[in-house]
Amino acid sequence: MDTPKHQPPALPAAEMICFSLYSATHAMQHAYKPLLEALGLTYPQYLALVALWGEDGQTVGQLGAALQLESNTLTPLLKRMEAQGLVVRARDTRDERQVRVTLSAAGREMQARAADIPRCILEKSGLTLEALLALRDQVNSLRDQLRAD
Amino acid sequence: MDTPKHQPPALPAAEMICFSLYSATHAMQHAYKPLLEALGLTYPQYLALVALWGEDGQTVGQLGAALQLESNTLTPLLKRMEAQGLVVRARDTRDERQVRVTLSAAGREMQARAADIPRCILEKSGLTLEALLALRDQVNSLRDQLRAD
DNA sequence: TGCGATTTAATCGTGTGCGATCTATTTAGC
DNA sequence: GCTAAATAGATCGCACACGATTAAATCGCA
Repeated sequence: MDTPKHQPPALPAAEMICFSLYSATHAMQHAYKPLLEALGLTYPQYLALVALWGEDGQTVGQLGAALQLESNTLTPLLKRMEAQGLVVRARDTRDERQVRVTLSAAGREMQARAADIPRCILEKSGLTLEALLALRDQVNSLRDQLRAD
Repeated sequence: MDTPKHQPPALPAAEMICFSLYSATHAMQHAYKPLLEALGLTYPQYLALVALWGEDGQTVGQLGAALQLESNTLTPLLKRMEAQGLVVRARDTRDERQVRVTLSAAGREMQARAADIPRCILEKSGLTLEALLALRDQVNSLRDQLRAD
């Protein structure tokens, strides 16, 4: 299992950064999987919870801005989380176009149960917190540049 | 401070690197989208073609090792590419368990039509080739460490 | 005040990713 | 040789992502 037996052919230079991000994202999700499975969460659901722990009662649009996802992805995701009893979705009484997503008691309690995950991932990364934050800044900068278009 | 109308709340430090990769991957796919649409390709299909341009006639398993995907993802993806006339799938005569994926004439011609894409993406990234390669190495290193588990 | 433009979610269809399982083929041990 | 184990793809079910469209609510301006 630690013997690749096949050497993947080199990709053209400019493709490799895209493939690096692509495969690193998958590896990251793989690292989170066992930790999240114990909590019955998927990776995007966990990210949504992290956002809500930071600020509860966000609208679908605000969550979309935070997670960079559209309503066509968020609506079914949030419905599944509501079915699990993690959040409550309710139309804003002031502006009925908006749907506010609020943590339930179970959703708030999940924060304590997930408290060790960041440290776990930091350990698995084999990097210091400083190195990880520096890498994060570079990746964010690339992302923002790509978005600017 | 050109703050947009909503400031996404800060995520805990160790989560931010995972979210950085997650959103940068999406931004990267978004940057490729218009270029690939003109060729009638999706992003994973393009990655599969890049791998095959590097080495034609790989087995499904070899492609999976190169792209870090399992057969449950690759089989339908390759079937769609075969339906589009980009590749041919055929059982290996020596070992009928294996399926070899071979570029068609259209698949080979696509390489010339896609030749400008890497330069295009490099430009959109706003980085020098050297900076991009350095970032790639850091991301690859993190990915490999996470895989080591 | 009235009504078209805008904003916000929801819906629909297609294409990944992946865990779990299944089938066909090959290899290994006796 | 013959069967158990291993290997390689394929299949199934579920959960994202996202382009395109739709429906409801609000806003803006004559």
